[in-house]
Amino acid sequence: MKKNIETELVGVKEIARRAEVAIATVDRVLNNRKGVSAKTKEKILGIIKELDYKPNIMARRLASNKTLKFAVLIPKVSEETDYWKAPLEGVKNAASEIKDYGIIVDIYFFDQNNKLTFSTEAVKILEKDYQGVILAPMFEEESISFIQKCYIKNIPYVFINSDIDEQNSLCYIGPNLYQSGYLAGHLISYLISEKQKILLVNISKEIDPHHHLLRKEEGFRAYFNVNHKENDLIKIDIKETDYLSVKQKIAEVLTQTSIDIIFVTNSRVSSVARYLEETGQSHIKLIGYDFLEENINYLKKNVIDFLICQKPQEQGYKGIMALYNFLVNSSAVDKQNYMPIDIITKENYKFYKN
Amino acid sequence: MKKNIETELVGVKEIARRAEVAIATVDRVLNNRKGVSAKTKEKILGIIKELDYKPNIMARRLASNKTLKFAVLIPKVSEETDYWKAPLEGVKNAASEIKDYGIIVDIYFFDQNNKLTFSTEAVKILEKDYQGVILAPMFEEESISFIQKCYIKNIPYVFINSDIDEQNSLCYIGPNLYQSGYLAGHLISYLISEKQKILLVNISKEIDPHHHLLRKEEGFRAYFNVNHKENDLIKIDIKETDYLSVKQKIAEVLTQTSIDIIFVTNSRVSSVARYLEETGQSHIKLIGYDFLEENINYLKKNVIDFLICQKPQEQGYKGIMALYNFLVNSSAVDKQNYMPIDIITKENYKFYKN
DNA sequence: CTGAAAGCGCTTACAG
DNA sequence: CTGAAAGCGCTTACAG
Repeated sequence: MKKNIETELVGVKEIARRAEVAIATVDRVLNNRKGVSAKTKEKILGIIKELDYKPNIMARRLASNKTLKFAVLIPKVSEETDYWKAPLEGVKNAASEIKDYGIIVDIYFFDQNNKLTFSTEAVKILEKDYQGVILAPMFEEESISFIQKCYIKNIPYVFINSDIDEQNSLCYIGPNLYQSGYLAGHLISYLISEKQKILLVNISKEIDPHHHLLRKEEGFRAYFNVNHKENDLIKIDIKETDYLSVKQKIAEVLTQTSIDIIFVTNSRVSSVARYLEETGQSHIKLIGYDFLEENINYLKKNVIDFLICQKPQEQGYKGIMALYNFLVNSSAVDKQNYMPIDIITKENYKFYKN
Repeated sequence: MKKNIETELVGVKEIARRAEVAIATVDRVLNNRKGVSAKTKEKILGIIKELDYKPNIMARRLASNKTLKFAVLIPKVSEETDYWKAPLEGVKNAASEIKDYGIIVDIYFFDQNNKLTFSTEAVKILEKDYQGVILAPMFEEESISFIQKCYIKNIPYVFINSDIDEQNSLCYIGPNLYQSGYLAGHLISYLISEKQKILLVNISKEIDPHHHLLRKEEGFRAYFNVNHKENDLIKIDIKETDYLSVKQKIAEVLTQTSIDIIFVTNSRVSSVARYLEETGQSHIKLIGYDFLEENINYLKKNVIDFLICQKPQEQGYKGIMALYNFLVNSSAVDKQNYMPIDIITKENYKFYKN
């Protein structure tokens, strides 16, 4: 029971003393609650400003003793790619960091090959009582339907990994997909000469007209338009994501046309790499996405030339933290938080932090 | 005065009740203080384990009400380069993040062109009462003298930006300098052909035999040895760091020998870039270090081809956090924390986070 | 070796 | 609209 000797230290007590009111009244002003006369409020506000008082966060949290619950809705790690391991990791790290501050994080998984599972999980979330939601809004229609319900219930939501504009989300944390595609275009322009042919490949079961992969494609195409590059560009969508289907589709194109470079718009580049390696065509240049073990292996073997990575773990981490800062610290949150566009090669992958 | 309804929630009170002792005794066991009989201690430990009790960090900090002071000793931003702005920024960010937890961070600056200033500041730090120190041990002899005194006083110290082995530091946070030079070697091998000539340049007033720049040089040379590259390598140390001196020294070499690529081992690459630009020799390839405005400008203009960056801001941030985690959370700290080796080009600098 | 009680700086019912 | 007091989950002297 050491007493606070530094009496000049400012707290609610000191403010109350100076304002000649009770501590509770100071607290009301501090937390912007009503039930304080304008006059008293003004007086207290003045003293707060004068003393440059900053509340003690720990004391506040300890006393308020309340618990916030966040729900996370992201794809489960699929058979074709374990990309989503990383955001999940980030979410877990953030969760354990703020656990002591009374935040509980529940994670819900959907199957990115099945829109229905998204909606099913969304319903589960709505049934419970969450104060905040983080989601990967992979399916536009289903996502909008979900977040509109959140909006009505006044629950803030954060988009990660891909964005939907104009949907009143608290913020977006993830790549600038268009720019990411644009950069891929630029990289590729280094690797090929004027007349060489490019094959662009989207591999995803669900590719509706709003699918986020298409934004990378737009950026990619834009690069060639803006810079007046005349390379032939062939594009295919592969909606069956198992290896055999990918193999078959790619083989089809490659037998018909001579392709010099392939750009795969997501982490499933390893399927294409596998095909190229198996058929001894690894002279065809290959660019794709994401720091996954399989991809790195093909990078090491020179089958994949570049991988573009966008800090998936950080996306999960920052998603939770954005909600936390907004809800608990009521601090301002950046509406857009774009990840860096990292270029991974055989040379620097060892030091990369995903 | 809401009461805790979830009585199953575990706290010291509950542990004390079960162990039939006072809360103070539980606290003694929890904090490993003496004055508890072996028998009681064992009993309490058993209950703690059984209940999987985790102390509430906020309550602990609030109650203990103590303040820790950290000292940071880093170079001041110099005229030749503002590299050190970034670590400073990181230190400040970390400091403001943990200010509420009773951590005070004082920053001391030395002149990296003057060893004496290092020692002077070190003395100032030792005179005060710090619980932890973060330093850039740029001058080996002076640094060792300083940290030995810290060691005696039982003050933990963290090295950032460059390391000194076997000095009982709490940890090192910064680049793997050798690997960083090695990577530069690899990059350069892409840019030149067999017989072309390389100029390696160290620009620093103080280059004693232990200077950290020399480790980059070692790594760089190692790349060429290991890979049996036979390129000629000329090396110069420039100890006068103003532009005119750099210009003169470089000019001297370039008039005598035909050089194809220049590798500058630190952020002062912009001086060389300026010279190359002014003399219309920007066809000579140039590689250097650090994401500084001046460097980026030369990158944009194709005078600099690559910049290697190693998250200087993060170094400062993590330095503080390492001390904090060790001292406050008594959590384990990684002995070595190597930064990624980022390759910055004209194409991706816009999205880089320093 | 052990315990009762005050205190850290806030918030929360409750009474007026 | 305002205040007195208990409480959040710990730690800290102090008394025994």
